[in-house]
Amino acid sequence: MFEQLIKSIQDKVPATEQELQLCKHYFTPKKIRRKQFLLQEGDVCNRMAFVEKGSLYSYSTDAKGNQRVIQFAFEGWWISDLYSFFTKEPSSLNIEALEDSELLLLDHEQHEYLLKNVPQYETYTRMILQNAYVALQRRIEGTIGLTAEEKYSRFLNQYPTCLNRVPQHLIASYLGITPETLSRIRKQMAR
Amino acid sequence: MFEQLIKSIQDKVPATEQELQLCKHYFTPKKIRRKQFLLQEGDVCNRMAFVEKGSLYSYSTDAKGNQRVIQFAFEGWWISDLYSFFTKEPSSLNIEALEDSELLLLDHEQHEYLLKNVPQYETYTRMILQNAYVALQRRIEGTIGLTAEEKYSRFLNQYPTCLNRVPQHLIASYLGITPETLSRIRKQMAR
DNA sequence: AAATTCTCTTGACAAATGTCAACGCATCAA
DNA sequence: TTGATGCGTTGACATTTGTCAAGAGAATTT
Repeated sequence: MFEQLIKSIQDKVPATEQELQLCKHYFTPKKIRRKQFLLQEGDVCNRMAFVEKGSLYSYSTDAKGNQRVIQFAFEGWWISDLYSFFTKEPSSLNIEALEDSELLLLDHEQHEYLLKNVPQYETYTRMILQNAYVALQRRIEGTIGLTAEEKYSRFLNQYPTCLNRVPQHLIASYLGITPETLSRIRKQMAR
Repeated sequence: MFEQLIKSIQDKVPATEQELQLCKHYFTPKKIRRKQFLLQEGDVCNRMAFVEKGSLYSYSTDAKGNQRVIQFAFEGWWISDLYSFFTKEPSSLNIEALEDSELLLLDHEQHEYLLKNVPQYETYTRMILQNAYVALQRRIEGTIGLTAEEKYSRFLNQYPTCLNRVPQHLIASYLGITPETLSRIRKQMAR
């Protein structure tokens, strides 16, 4: 149940067995089924989720009722609405399971406790944030001023495994194009 | 010379006078003139810059030679290429001064030193990263699936002071639209 | 198994945005 | 002062992408 998390931590900081046990103790395992929500728009996001197994995605809904996919999360990734988590203001995001999934949850108090009592945890958190920040910046570079086809190519390069696990219309939304356009691009690229 | 930095730190963590002095000691002040580069594509980014006064922006250059503006930075903001800074790989970004500016620089060693020896500094860094991450996520929400006019309106709301200090074509690039389109949108919005 | 959703595709057309070229008006340097 | 350069605007037109509507097949539910 904790393999992915342990791997993620050891990958980034040297942690003692004791520290790992402490972490294990403070995370709450949770199973969630496909199409269930981890977070719904309007609620305060009071936890971060680490994905042990399965996949989820987050999205917001715009004025016209369109979904805008913000993030996908697979095994070994974190997902949350950090804005709401840190400010405790209601979230504008939904987080929904794409597949039946196993999560490790950490609420605000547990997070604060680990920050205070496990020095390696703050470092781990900082490194996760660094990586997440860099990934977002790359995403922006891969969104701005590119054609739909270029965006899709870059996406394929960066997340080749996504294709099999994520419905195409969600990828389209993630890229900021319509499902029809994506369908046509794929047809065109097939040559 | 350190007002903005002190303000930024005190805003986020309780710091003693001694800790502040230590920070001051490890930052390197630097003046940079309009149009000078803090970082050039191909070089490794070995420092983070805090803006005490003035403004800068970062951009990458795409295959067709177009600038893509990644970030603006004004007084009280940080700017760097964190990807290059952390991995020590050559950067794909340029960072250039928009106005004559005063910066406080921190290289990799100085950063590591402060992380190790000033506990509050790691917390400060984490909070800066959190905020930067949230800001990037909002930017993505404000980029995907919006019309050019909506993007510009959101930009104006979020950074109203930018207008006077940043050339219009850089704002266009930041929004991922052409200068001509931005010009037309402004004309249309003027009514 | 039948019915109901989902998901993806396709076509015809509309709307948004980009491209290219020209021009005016500042600013700056010689 | 005189060029030269950078920035913003405008027009005509091309291209890309979105919208709407229909349908086919797969997956899910009853």
